[in-house]
Amino acid sequence: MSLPAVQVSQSPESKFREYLASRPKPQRYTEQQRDMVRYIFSQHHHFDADQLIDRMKQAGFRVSRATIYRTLAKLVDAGLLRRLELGSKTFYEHDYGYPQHEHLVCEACGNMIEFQNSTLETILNDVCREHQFHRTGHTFIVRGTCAECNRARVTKRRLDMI
Amino acid sequence: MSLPAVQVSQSPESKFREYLASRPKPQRYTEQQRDMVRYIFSQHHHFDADQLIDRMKQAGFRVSRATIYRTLAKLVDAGLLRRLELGSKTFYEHDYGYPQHEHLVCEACGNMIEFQNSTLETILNDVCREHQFHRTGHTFIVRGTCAECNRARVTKRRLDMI
DNA sequence: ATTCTTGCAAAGCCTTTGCAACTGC
DNA sequence: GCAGTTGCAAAGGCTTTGCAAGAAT
Repeated sequence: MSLPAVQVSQSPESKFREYLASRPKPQRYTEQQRDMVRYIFSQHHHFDADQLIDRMKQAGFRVSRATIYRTLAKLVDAGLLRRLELGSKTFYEHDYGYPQHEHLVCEACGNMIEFQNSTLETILNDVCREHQFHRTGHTFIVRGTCAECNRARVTKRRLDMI
Repeated sequence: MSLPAVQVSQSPESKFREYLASRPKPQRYTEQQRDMVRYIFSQHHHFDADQLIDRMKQAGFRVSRATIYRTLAKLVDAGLLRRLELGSKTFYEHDYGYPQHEHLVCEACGNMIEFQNSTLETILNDVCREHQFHRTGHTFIVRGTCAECNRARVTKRRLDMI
């Protein structure tokens, strides 16, 4: 993990069960959902639906594409996962047990660097107060090239000059 | 316009022609492209591909869907338009002749409020320096409900209580 | 004349959905 | 047993693309 975890009182699994039980029409906790929650929270990665499907299949789980999509939506709604829109792609990351943060996304290698910034909160508050805007969420993504890819580029440029 | 325009030396049209001419393989300036540039810069709206197609057809222009998509990509590349990813939808807005800004997006009425904040630039610089990240762009979108929709909600809540 | 652009329709990509079989509770 | 869930395959949005006809330089 790139950032320190946040102390939480329940496991993601029990938090999800609580969510399901508290719905207007109580929802069921199935084998597929359990496998998904456990698998997703057994590692700390950004992932998209397709990657999750592939990796879970490789890991020997039996979950259909439709169920992956349906359950991801529930996990987001339950506050376990956060949706991350990157260009035209949708990624997911842990929300429960993980602090608020933003992303630097390297366009060369695809790596996502997480960062926290306390001033951002101040800006958000100021701007929203000024516009009497009631905020419920935000997206802050910085695109560019990471340190490693930058080095690679500079090296390549030097080589090109020879 | 919600923000003051930036002084620019050329018209969007000539800036675009310059871009086309400067390509490795010079590209052509067509009637459809001219109509699109003129139409888009004759008003200051956020729009998506579909809206543009509909509105241009209504305005009596003849441009195919494929050409709209192909030309929008060129306009973004030329620095005339900025792409705005909102959830799963892609919007476009003026870039050339318009200052850097961020958005508050009302999830109730869909309205986009533009704002500027100088501290944001500082944060970006600090964070990128710290991570030796070379930034090329960013997305900052705040979701919530605007002042007007907030009032409507409060009113509705009051009425519900009667 | 050459080469790029257009328009059409087909294909792609990702995501959602209808429906019968299935399974938590 | 009832109501919600699954898996499949089909359908949906939105965007891209192959290709023949057309237009810019």
